[in-house]
Amino acid sequence: MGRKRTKSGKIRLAEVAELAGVSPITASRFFRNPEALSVAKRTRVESAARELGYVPNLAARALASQRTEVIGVLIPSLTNNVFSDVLRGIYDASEGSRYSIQLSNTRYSILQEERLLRLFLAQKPAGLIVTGIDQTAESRAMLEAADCPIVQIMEIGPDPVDMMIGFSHYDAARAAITHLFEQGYRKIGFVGARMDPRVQRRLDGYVAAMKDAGRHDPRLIVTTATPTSVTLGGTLFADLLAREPGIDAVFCANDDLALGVLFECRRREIAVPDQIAIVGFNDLEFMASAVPTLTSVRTNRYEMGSAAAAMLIEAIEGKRPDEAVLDLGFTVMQRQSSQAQRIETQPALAELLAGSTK
Amino acid sequence: MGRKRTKSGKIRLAEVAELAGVSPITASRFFRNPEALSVAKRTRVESAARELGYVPNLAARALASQRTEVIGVLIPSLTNNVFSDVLRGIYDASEGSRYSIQLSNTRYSILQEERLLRLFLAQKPAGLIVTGIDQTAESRAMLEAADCPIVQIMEIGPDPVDMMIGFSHYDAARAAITHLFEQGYRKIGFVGARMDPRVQRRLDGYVAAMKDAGRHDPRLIVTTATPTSVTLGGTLFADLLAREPGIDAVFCANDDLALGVLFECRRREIAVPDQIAIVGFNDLEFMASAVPTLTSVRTNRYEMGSAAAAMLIEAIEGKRPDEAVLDLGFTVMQRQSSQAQRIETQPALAELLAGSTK
DNA sequence: GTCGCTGCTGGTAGCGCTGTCAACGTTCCT
DNA sequence: AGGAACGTTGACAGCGCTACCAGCAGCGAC
Repeated sequence: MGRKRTKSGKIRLAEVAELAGVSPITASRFFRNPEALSVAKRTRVESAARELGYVPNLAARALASQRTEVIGVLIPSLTNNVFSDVLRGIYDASEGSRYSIQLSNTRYSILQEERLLRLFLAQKPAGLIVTGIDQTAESRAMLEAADCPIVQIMEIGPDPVDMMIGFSHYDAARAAITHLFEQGYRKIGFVGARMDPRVQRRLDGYVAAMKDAGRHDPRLIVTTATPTSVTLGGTLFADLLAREPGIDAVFCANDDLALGVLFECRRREIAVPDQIAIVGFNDLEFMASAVPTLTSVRTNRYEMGSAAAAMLIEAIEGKRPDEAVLDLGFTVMQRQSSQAQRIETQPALAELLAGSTK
Repeated sequence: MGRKRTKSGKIRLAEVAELAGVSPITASRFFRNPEALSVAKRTRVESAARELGYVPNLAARALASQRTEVIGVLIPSLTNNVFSDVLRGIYDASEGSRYSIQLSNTRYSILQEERLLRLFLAQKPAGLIVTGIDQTAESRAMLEAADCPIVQIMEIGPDPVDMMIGFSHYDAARAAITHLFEQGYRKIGFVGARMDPRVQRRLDGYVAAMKDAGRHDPRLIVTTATPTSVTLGGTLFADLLAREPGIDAVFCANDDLALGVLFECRRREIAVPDQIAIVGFNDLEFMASAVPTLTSVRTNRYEMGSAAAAMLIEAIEGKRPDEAVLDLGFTVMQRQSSQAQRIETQPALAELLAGSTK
């Protein structure tokens, strides 16, 4: 006797097992570790499952096995282009795996992050991807106590909780400033918004490079806690100009700001790069298309996401990577907006410079 | 005797019930329907739960109750700014509710959508948000058979599966073209990429408006299946110009394309709007900041997401809305890039026109 | 006073799956 | 030949929660 079907009409593992002529537990093993079955049973279970259209009940699985097949992802913002690229990487890499993504938005608040972390951890995720290295002490403790693999993404730092994928925002900013110096610019302003920890480290890199060159001046720095936008780029640049009309270059903490600066230059009829050079950060798609094309620091956002998810899944399945910390680096994409000021810009040379990094 | 703690050291409902001096089932009721308890027990359970730091086990709940507290969301793209705004709305509106979001990316494929739908439905979601109205017949059947509320978002159409929130892309495109006609433009090109069903309907609206004016000419239309980008906007515009040098305006199926067209105009020293007007679609933030400021059709993306999630949650909890279909409309944001050609653009008037829609 | 109703509470019995362990047959080693 | 070791399989007992139904008290109606 015994019920043949669950109320909902769904096929259960028991039915599959019955059809295949094996015990339920053997059928179960087929789904979690097929290699453990003899080839004969394996094919029998497989065809039975296919025939019945069996779909496992994840809730029952999670309850019985005391763990879920959920990868929790904590990011600060859903709007920011930067994170949508990272997310795309994460989703792409997790697709086809047994794991599903559970996404939450910390809104750049480490307290919110702590709250969400507590929520996630309570459901025993298979793994966790968190943004950055600036967790609260409490969050840090929870992460360290968690019995699942964890990847910190977006930047790298000295003391990973577990694994880490990113790049040095500090070095990337330094490289951008060094590039500007090499091109002959000297009075380089900094424009930044939101000022989350990663932007802060870009600022630190900028300051270090300026100090090295003996050119550091706090008056060249304009920042705000306001969320970033193209319009804001124009506004902040206007502030900077009002304070220091003599600047010859601007390093923007992201590309939206850079685009805003470009528009503001156009509005004021300031020639780019002849009067002012512009460098952005992230290298969003439009940077190469703007007029003039805009120099930016390319970051490997999609790769960051996909590598993080791939690494995490490997670790969940017991294959931990040799290196826990992966530096994905960056590239300064030199374009027209930061071309050497003093060189006669013959078209040929200009093209050469613009294309030289690709 | 009996176990006091689960292996993992987690607090179970039974412990809470014991501390509160009630039966487990009463404690359970506190979490799903507090009004059913007497005030005395309610407070006792509440403080016991708080004291022990109880967190419900969602897997057990899902297994026992035969349903999950997951809202499935199917969108075509994670990269597109449009969807990140919608998503933000969805996440914001679901925050604080008991429901969590499960997001999947169909990559603009209705077959992929069908596959994901099957996956989602198998886990008995509490509700579902799907993009658009162009599902496969199979998907449509599954959606209609699903025993959970469903919201279709991004556009509205004649035959909702359940609920629907969006606007008419057709009408929005028509309105944009009408605006251009009103401003004196006549030979209006269309530039579109990706050509998903919603972009296709924008094209239909464009064609209808052009036909109404007796100005329709297929040679004015340039489209591609390629994913959209700023660079692509420039390329497609170049194609259009090569074919029809005499155009006096371009309607772009989205804002990225419009920005690309603007840059291409700048590259070719075509004056905007004096020689060519530009109108975009979606009204992303940068449109108001560009030089010249770019006219666009504002769509209420964030509201679409938040209203969808809010409506869905209401419906899940039994409070279905009076109207199953919600039209969130659109607004043509008139800016400099489509200012009347023939009017002497005195600064004062220009400002007036640019600001008049706000 | 009895009946039926409502409001609250508890007992029982699973939800569908997997961890654990034991048992079996086979192979390989000594 | 005997034993160990391995690979494969199944029985059993839950995982933590809730659906279902029964029971009980309190109340008003007749």
